[in-house]
Amino acid sequence: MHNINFIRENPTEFDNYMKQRGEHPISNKILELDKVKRETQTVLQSLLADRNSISKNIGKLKSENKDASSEMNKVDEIKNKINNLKELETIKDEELKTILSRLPNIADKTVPIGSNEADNTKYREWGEKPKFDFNPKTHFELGENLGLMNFETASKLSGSRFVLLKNQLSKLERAIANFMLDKHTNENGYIEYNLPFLVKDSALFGTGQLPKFGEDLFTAGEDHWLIPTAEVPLTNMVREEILNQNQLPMRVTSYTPCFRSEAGAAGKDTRGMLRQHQFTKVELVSIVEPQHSQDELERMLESAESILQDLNIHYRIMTLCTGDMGFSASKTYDIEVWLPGENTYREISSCSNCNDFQARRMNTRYKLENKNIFVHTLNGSGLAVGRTLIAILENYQMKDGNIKIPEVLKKYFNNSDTLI
RNA sequence: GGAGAGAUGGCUGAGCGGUUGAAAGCACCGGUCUUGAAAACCGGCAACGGGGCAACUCGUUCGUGAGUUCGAAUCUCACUCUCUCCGCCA
Repeated sequence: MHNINFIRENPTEFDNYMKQRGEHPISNKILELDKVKRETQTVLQSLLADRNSISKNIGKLKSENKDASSEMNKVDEIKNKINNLKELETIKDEELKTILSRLPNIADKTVPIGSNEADNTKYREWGEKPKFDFNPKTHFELGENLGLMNFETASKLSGSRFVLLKNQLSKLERAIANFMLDKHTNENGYIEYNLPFLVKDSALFGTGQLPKFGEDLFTAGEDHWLIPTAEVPLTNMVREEILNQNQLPMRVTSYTPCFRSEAGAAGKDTRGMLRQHQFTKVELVSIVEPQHSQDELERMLESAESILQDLNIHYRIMTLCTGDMGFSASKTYDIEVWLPGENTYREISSCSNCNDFQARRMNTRYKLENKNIFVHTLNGSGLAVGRTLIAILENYQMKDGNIKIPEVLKKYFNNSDTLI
């Protein structure tokens, strides 16, 4: 949510920022609504002040046993006006909120300007592509050949975009999640949470999925939605809170399933388990003081990277351009992992600084010298577990179709060298 | 699912129709004292919004939404949530 004061003072600049994010100029409309609302409010408030003072007077007259009927008539006259103005103010205020709640965050100055993923820029890369003396297979060829990855049965249960992992692959998924959580809690300074997977509208509004992107989500009953990411419950833990400075920075993590309708992705990545309606992810969230959020983004990125480095898998980091960033982000790094079977890089993590955008929606502040200041929020995958499993299969595959166990995961596999 | 109790500021907790934006305590901030710290003492301290260059001033807010009233934290209704007991259950 945007600071209306910023728009009042910098309407042209604001429109330019919105244009970078693919929005039409809107500051005129916003300022017009804002103006009418404030003018209405001013008149309304002076009438309310009149009413209050007359009422107070009535109380005084009555306590002195004097006649108050002429004062009471006065208030009666004002009443109608008050009701009309209040109605008008509510309408204008709601229109304003509707517009503001659907506008994306302003991009940080260091973000490249562009319209789609072709304009993203490479930030850095790590490791090297592995060399094979055979044609590396895709993860789904490997998984299906091993008889441990099954799309048909999953489809029988739940339809398309679901997968079923069996035996050693199911165990691998569990090992990856444990490894990530152990790393983030023991070495990277995050506190682990076990969270609800169903949330209310207000939580999704806070992180920015609602009201605009409801079609990307699954609903559960009348009042709940399935979380598309643990970012939602993790970040909204501090919704409507005024934190103490000594509670910051707050670094939290959770391993949860994520549910996405993939409404706009029909026909995209239909083979394999790259894009599923349900997947698991270890999420990282930081709540920090404003002046620290840029450093925190780098720190979070490094925490996510540390997983792939320990797994010794090649990746590159892209800085997303203004047109490719998510709604709430002011700056986003994507970690793209190398997948030899697909001969391409694929996103495995997305780390974003949302600065005060979500904090304004959630009304989350912290106390600094008797002032209340909006916190900054950050979120990042650390990492997507399913895609990490894919990356391990494709990067650690052997000619016979078996999979080597990465060194750091061996302890979860009785020190076995290979999956089978 | 049945029965009851409750929701007030960052926290605890008084208030149950008219200087109550709200006692008191804790926390926090400033000061005195101290070599320093603690303790003690003194002072300050809700949020959000409107108007004003400013001093300041006005409005809204006591779970949420409606209603009664000249006037609501206080009365009425609906909803949400929390707690206790019983039943059921992983």
